[in-house]
Amino acid sequence: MNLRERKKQRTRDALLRAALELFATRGYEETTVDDIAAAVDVSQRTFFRYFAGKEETAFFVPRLAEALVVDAVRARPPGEVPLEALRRAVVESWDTIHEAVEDIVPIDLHMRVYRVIESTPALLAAHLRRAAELEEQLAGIIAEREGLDVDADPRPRIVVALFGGVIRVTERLWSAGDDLTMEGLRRLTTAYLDQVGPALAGNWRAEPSP
Amino acid sequence: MNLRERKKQRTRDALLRAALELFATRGYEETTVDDIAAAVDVSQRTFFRYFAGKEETAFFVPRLAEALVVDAVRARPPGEVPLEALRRAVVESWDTIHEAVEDIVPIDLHMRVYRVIESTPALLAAHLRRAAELEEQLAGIIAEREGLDVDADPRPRIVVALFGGVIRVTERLWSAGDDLTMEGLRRLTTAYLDQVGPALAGNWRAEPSP
DNA sequence: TGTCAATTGTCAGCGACTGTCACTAGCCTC
DNA sequence: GAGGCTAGTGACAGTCGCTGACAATTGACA
Repeated sequence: MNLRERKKQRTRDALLRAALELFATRGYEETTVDDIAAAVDVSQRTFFRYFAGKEETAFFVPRLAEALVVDAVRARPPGEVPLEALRRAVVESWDTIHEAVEDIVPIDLHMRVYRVIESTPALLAAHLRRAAELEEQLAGIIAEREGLDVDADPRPRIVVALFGGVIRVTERLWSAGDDLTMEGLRRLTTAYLDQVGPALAGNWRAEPSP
Repeated sequence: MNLRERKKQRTRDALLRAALELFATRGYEETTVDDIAAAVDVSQRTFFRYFAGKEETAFFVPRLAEALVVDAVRARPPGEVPLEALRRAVVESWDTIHEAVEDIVPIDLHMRVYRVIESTPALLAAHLRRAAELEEQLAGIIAEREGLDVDADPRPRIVVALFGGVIRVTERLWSAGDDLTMEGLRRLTTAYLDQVGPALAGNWRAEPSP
């Protein structure tokens, strides 16, 4: 790797860290691109040569996580029923994600940024759009697994929408609570996924949930 | 109603129409606030006195529709199972929505704008965030119906997330297709909702869907 | 070492907003 | 019906995100 390349990598990293650190401490809207550039001592123009926009820095880590989830779903054995494949893929990929994130940014910083994402309207909106794109991708993968045409059969998109909905609910509750550990997220998510059946099937009043 | 009040109402309406018309023909990003203000012959500053932002004009009609859906869910007889209540509320409120929209903006214009919303990344993101807020509200209503605590019992949020997910899928498919009628949306949505059970239950390969 | 190409800074400009302030037009009272 | 009062408006200046253009710099490679 060149000196030039290394230098680029360093500024990129520095910009990303500075941005996330500022978002986490001061807030997203309260941080200007000039602030980020100044923290790394480059011009504002240079920031925009590395990142398409302020938003892109906030979603750098989530983007990585999404890619890992997609891989994990692809790697699931074809014997599993779709919902099961999705569930195992996500729950099991969290460990991988944890490690991969640490290589880029302290996991603690990432979690503080994640809270900012969930509580900043502009970022939350962007997050949900990304999630929608991810769901579309997953629906395609599920359809392929089952040998179906996504556009002809509604079921792949339905399962993924259901699954994605539950994941988003648990992500939100998790980020709003105090237990910001991976273990806490895993517990919450599996508990919610276990309730999918009961939520659809039964008479709630007759059978209260734990 | 005052002359003053009437005048205000007229500028508000004119701004809204001008904005939607421009969005539908030229596109959202291609329309500047100056364009909208110029079309009504007021200053840009005045536009911002009527609307919090360009985005707000695009979501004026959807906001109305959401309010009607909430009302419709509240009005459902308590005997219905949650998913059934949601389904009937939404499907039946479309007629009400149709009328209410016509009072403000030609329904045809609204539909063209809706297409723009679904195909403009910034607007789609905002739309999804609004949908998330609506889901949170509906979860509260459902929980109340069933006499549950939303934060203690996962099921209200799960059903609503599932339902919302299916609705969003069908909205997207509908807006991307050619049949932009209410009837088309109703058919598509009911067909998809009918597939929720099969999507979760069965072995897809053994029982292909229609 | 000198040339070439990649990286960067500077500057100018657009579009969405916001605050400020003077001005105008409708309202209300005498 | 003239006057003052105030809500509504326009004009102006400024912030912030972002982009294009051009010149200056810095590493790469012969």
